[in-house]
Formats: sequence, C-alpha cells, structure tokens
Amino acid sequence: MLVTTSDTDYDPAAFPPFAVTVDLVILTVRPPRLDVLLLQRAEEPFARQWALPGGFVGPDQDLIEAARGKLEQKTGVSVETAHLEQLATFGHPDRDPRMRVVSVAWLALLADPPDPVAGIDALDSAWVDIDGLDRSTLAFDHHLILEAGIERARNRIEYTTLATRFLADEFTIAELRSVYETLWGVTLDPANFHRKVNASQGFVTATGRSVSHGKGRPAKTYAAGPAEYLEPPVRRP
Amino acid sequence: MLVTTSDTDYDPAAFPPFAVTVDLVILTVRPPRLDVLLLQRAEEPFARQWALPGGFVGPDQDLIEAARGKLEQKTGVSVETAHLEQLATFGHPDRDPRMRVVSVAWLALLADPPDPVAGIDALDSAWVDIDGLDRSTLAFDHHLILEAGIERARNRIEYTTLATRFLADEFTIAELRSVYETLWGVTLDPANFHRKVNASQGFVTATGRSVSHGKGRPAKTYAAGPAEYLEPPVRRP
DNA sequence: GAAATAGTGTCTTTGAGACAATATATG
DNA sequence: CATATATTGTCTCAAAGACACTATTTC
Repeated sequence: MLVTTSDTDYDPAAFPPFAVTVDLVILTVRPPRLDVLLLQRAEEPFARQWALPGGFVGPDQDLIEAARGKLEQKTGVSVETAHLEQLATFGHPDRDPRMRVVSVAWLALLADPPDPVAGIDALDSAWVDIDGLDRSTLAFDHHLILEAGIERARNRIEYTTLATRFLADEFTIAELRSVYETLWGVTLDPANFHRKVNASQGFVTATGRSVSHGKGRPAKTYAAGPAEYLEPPVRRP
Repeated sequence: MLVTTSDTDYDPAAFPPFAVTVDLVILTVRPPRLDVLLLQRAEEPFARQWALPGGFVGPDQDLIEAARGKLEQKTGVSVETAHLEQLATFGHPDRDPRMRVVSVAWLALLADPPDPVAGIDALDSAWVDIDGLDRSTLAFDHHLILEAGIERARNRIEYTTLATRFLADEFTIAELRSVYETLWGVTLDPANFHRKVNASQGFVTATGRSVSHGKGRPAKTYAAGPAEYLEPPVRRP
C-alpha cells in the first residue's frame, strides 16, 4: 500500500483524484434468451447509446452498497432474492473521456424480473437478448464488462448452485435444465441431467408438489437446496 | 454509468475524490512452503506492521501497469516470466484511516525469486511462509486480500496450467507435483499424477533431457506446454 | 388412443485412485 | 546389492453420455 521510493507516495491526498463508479451486468434467463439489462443514455458522452446500469460510489458508501442500490433501483428487485458478486475492475485511463474513472463491475443474477424501471435520466431501458446485440456499440468499455459478466456466469453454474438464482422459488428440473442450455447454448440430455441434479447433494430439494405445463406428464417441483457448491460439478459439454 | 435521479451524478468532477491503489499478493512455492512477499511498514498508519506490497496508481497509468511496476520493483523479476492477474477490489470506506482509498488487488505467481528488494521506505521485506503467519496482524485489510489471493491460486491450478509458473523453465513431474501438494496441503500419488499430467494435452512438453537429484532414478525434464486450460482438470482431492 | 413431456434402466466409455511391478540412478 | 525415486501396469470404482424404455398427463 505505501512503500515506494518517492515522498509523495506517502500522502494519499497528494494524489490526483479518481472517480469511482460501479457498473452492473444484470442477467436473467428467459429461454431461449439470455437477457441483460441495458439503459439508453440521455447525455453525452455516448448519448443515445446503450450502456450498463451504473453510477458513482458515494464518499462513505461501500462498493457493494453502491452496486446493491443500483440493482434495486433499476430492477425493482430486492437483493435478497438476487445474486450479486464482484466481477472485475476496469480502469483504463481513457475509458471515460471526461476524467479518470475507475469502475468496479458487478454481476447480478435474477429470476423473472419485472419490466425495468425507467430512470428520468435515461431515454429507455430494456432487457436485451445477448444474441442479436452488437456489443461493440455499447458505451464506454461496456462491451468488455458485459463479456466478462457473461463468461463469469457461464463458468459459475458449472461449479456452484447459482443456476437456481435464475428461477423462481419453485421450479422443475426441466426449467433448471433450460437455464444451463440457455447460458451454454447447448442441448442437454433430459434423462442424464435429471439424474445428475438429483445426485448432487444439496443442489435441489423436492417440494412434494407437481405442476402441469399443459401437455405431457406433470413435473415434480423443487426448491433450491442448501448447497452453494456442486459436488460433483455439472461439467460443460 | 450515468443514470441516476440526482443531477450531480452527471458530473464526475462534482464527486468527492477517491485514491486508487494496487496491492499485490505475490506467491512463490518453495516446498514445503508457500511464501508471500511482505513488507514491514516504516510509516503510520500501521507502522512496523507487515503489509502487502502496493502503491498508488498514477493519474494516467493503467491499473495493470501500476501492478506490473510494483511487481518488478519489489521482486526484481520481469513480468514476462511471471503470471499477473487481477484478483478483486477492496473499497470499504474505513479500510484506510487517512482517506477514502479503493485498492485493486492483483495476484502474481513467481518461480524461484531472488531475495526481495528492500525499498528505502520499508523497514524490511521478506518471503513469509503462509503457515506460521498470523494473518490478522497484517496492515489495513490485507488479511482479506491475502486470503483471496491464496484461495484464487489454489483454485486456478485445478483448471489451468498456471502451476508451471511456480517452476523454472525446465522441471520434473515430481517438482510439478510438489507445487500442487504445497498449495493444497495434500500428498498426491506419484504414479497417478504422472499419468494425469502427461494425459492432459499441452500441459507439459518433454525436453528429452533428464536430471539426477542425487538418489533414485533420474527424472525426465519438461517445459510448460502451450495449453492455458487443463482438459481434463486436475481435481483437488 | 396419439402426442408430448417427465422420469428410470442399462450399457459403454472415460477418468480417478489404490497399489503392485518395473526401471535406473547413488552409495 | 540396498535404497531411493521415477515410471509403467493393472484393477476397481465413479461419473458421463447414448439411448431404450416406462409413466402420466392433455387432447
């Protein structure tokens, strides 16, 4: 933290100021779509371009509090039911044309969100399908952040139980499977997947109820189990 | 990035300044020790306590450049031969008693480093065994950062070829095994490990040479292969 | 009953681990 | 040769995947 060879290094106040922001990659799964929440900017720079939701960190605000606040403000979803984790920090000197801004990016995973809350300062806000989105048109370096978020989510569901965060409290194995299929862009064998999920201790717990989706045999429903990590993992094909 | 409900949010310069630093978890393996590079602070706050190497990010300096500079300055090792990756960002409002400081932490993995370069501003610097270190005595929130770094390293060697970064250009399978054993605190079956490493495409490539360690059959030597990820992974027991 | 989806059985292949056996050096 | 370490062989078990088959609903 402190040790260097120049005297000025000892005094934090002697250093030029940085602005610190949070940016959020908020993902939800609506098969066959993987959607990210984007806002259309009203102001320069990058006016009218789409961007990730984010904002400045308050002077006495913890980083995760800033992220949590933005998440709840933009989605209307309590962070209790969502997953929020730190992703990475982006701080290239030229990433914001106005001044030096370091952005701490966060990844949020949500189940079945309501329509986004339009801020008075954004032209529009929407859940945007990951496919069919030209990421290079995003404001700032948000294409990098989005890329990192998607990649993180794809990896996380392999070793953790986070796939259930994309679903309601009660869900079927087929719905859980569709989360994997949507994120990974593959199709999985229903039979093998069913067995694997039930074999992974604490991944899901049966509710004892069933639900009918119109056609076919009704599916038993499950709730997220107590486990945080999958053992063995659900490996990506 | 921009959208909120208050007007001041639009102007980055209107926001109170943060200081931004980098802190480094620099690890090396010297079986049976896993060592981290620490500095003993000369100045308040936390004078005489041990801390991770770090420093302020320059006004026009990219984050990774700041980390790279510190790494080379403190270890005398070129970043070419080391691995450096971003770890996480720590920004609790009270983590530095002087002012608001957000620290971007980095993880570095090194092979067989020289003695640390003592800065004129640190009382001492040393490679410290992870075991036998009372992490709670570290300055700032560096116990959290160190914890995150160790955990990251332990996970990385499971799915990536990074274990070879702890070794010289030429190494034996037994030396590679000792990296895993040291980081994971386990003993692995030499026979099974040998086969697994050779079965993992691109993990290591034979040099055609051998080396004798005094007793026993001489071991063939290998160099790091072209692969970055292990397929299949070397799973932690 | 036909169609559709949920869930089970079974077989094959692959990788992990235990451990015996062989290879090649030093003293 | 005794000993130590490296490397290969072999066997067993667990998990993954292909796919046939059964179960239970709607129309």
